[in-house]
This record gives sequence, structure tokens and C-alpha cells, in this order.
Amino acid sequence: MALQAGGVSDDVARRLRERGIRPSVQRVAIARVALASHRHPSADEVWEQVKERLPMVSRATVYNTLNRLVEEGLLRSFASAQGHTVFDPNTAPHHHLVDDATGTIYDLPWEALAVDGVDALEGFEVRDFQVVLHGRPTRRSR
Amino acid sequence: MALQAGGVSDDVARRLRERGIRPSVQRVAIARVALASHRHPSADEVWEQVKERLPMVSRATVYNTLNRLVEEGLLRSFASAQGHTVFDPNTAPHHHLVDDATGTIYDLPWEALAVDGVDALEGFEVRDFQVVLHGRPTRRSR
DNA sequence: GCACTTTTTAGACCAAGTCTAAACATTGAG
DNA sequence: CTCAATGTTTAGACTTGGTCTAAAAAGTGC
Repeated sequence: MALQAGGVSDDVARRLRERGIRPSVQRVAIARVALASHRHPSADEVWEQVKERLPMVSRATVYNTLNRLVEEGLLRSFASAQGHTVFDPNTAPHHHLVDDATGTIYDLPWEALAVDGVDALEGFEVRDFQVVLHGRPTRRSR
Repeated sequence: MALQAGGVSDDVARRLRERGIRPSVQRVAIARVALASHRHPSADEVWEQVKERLPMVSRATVYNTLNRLVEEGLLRSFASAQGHTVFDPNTAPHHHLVDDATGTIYDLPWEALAVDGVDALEGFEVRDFQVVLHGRPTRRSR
């Protein structure tokens, strides 16, 4: 197998080590794909991509690693509109816009929308929230 | 099998007929459960409840009927935080609060929150939206 | 009552995700 | 370096939510 360019994978390995995750070859490869992704991939989509470089990697390892990355706060996961779990390396607060025709999920910056009334909600203690919009992009360039 | 009280099921049958759905015994029983529910049940939860009155009803009929009710606008469906499809008879716009500890989903009235900035979004055409909050109820009485 | 259409049924099938037991890799002590 | 202990990965079995299919049953119109 080809050696990986030092810089990026070292950075990923460091981030894993910081969270107490031993940076095995497999875990670094999986984390590289998942942390760089901007398309909210499912676990199997990550698996496909990782297999291009590391053909013998097993599905269980990909699932276990992704779940571990979520536990350790390096990734977020949530259910897509189709009910499948997808992963998002953007752990900062942001909103989502779902194109129901394609299933694509777009990130919207937190500052793009203002939500008023959360503090005044009666009967609930709110930990966090986001706006989920349904619609479609009007430009191709996204 | 016991006859059903006329009033309610006649009402459900009428609503089905209005949408061009022939009100078979099974479909009325399924719709009665789903339309009366306030707990965002999954299809299998609806199936369990329907079977109490109509033990021979098949899973396929429940799934088909619920999907049909969604198509015809009598129900909404969406993916819960756990990634399972759940059904909601409240088709008016409203927000959701998810208790991650229990998976329970609470409805919040549309007027409880104000979202600002949707019209000003660049690059997207928005069809609808809602706020999804995570937290927990502070009162038992819900 | 009879041909036709619609609905329901049981169970096969499928896909996403988890679990398991065995193989493999890594580490630290001697 | 060798060994034992521990941690990780693997293939494949398993589970679960959901769909599909072919045949039986029910409903419709003449």
C-alpha cells in the first residue's frame, strides 16, 4: 500500500490521540475520510471511500470507529430525512437545509437565522436546537 | 369481533373517502389509531395497537396504509433521532422537542418560536421549515 | 352469479446496523 | 528478544425496520 502523505494523517493521528483513541492505520484512514467530508455521508459511504485505499477494512471497524468519533466529539451524527444515520464533521452549531428531491443536506451558518422564544418556553429545559429547512438550492455551485 | 362505535369510525371513514382511499375495515382501524395518536408512533407500534382489535391484520397492510395516509396528507412522517420513521397526525406547522434520554418527541406550537432570516437566505428556495430542539420536559404532566 | 378490480395476507426478501469469536497487532515486563 | 496481556480488526452471523410478491379474499358492477 502507498504511504500516506505525512502532514494530513499526522494531524488526524494527533487529533485521535488527544481524545484517547489509539491511531491505528484503519482508524486514521476512516477519520481522514469522515473529518474531511462535506457531504454528510452514511457509514457505508465512508466505508466505500476508505476501501479505495485500504481494501481489507471491515464494515464493523468503520461503524465502530465512526461511533467512537461521535462519542469523543470529533463528529456529529443524526438521522437523515430518509431515516439513515449520517455523519457531519462540522461540530459547531449550524442549521440544515434538506433537498428532499435528492436527499442532499446543506449546512447553513448559525448566524444566517435567528430563533426567538427558546428561553421563554414553558415546561421544557432546552439543551440545544437548530432549524431544519426543506427546499432546494437555486444555484448549481454548492 | 366487536362492532366499533359508529361515530368515530364513520368520521374516519369519511376522511378516507374524501381522499379517495376506500375505507376497508383494516384501513379504518389503522387510521383510527394513527390519527388519534399523540405520541409519534412508529409503524410497528401502530401495528401492535391495531392488532388488539383486529388480530389478523398484516404488517404490510399497516405499512402500506400509513404510507398512503402520508401521501394523501392525513399524516406526516419523519425520521426520529434514532433514525426510525414515525408518524404524526398533526399536519399543521409546528416545532419539535426531542428528549434524547427517552426518545420522546414533544410538539411545540408554531407561535411559540419566531424564526428570522429565512426569507433573506441566499442561494436556496425554502419550502418549509421547523425548529428541532433537544432537551427534556421539566414537568411530569405531558 | 360472474367476471373484474382492489385489498389483504403470509412470508420471502433487502439493507442498515450490531454482535461475536477468532485472528492479529501492540505493548510492557522480564 | 520472548512472552503474556491487552487492544484492535476481521468475516460473517444476526437483528431490525421496512419493502416486495404471489396467491387468497373481498368488493364492485352488470
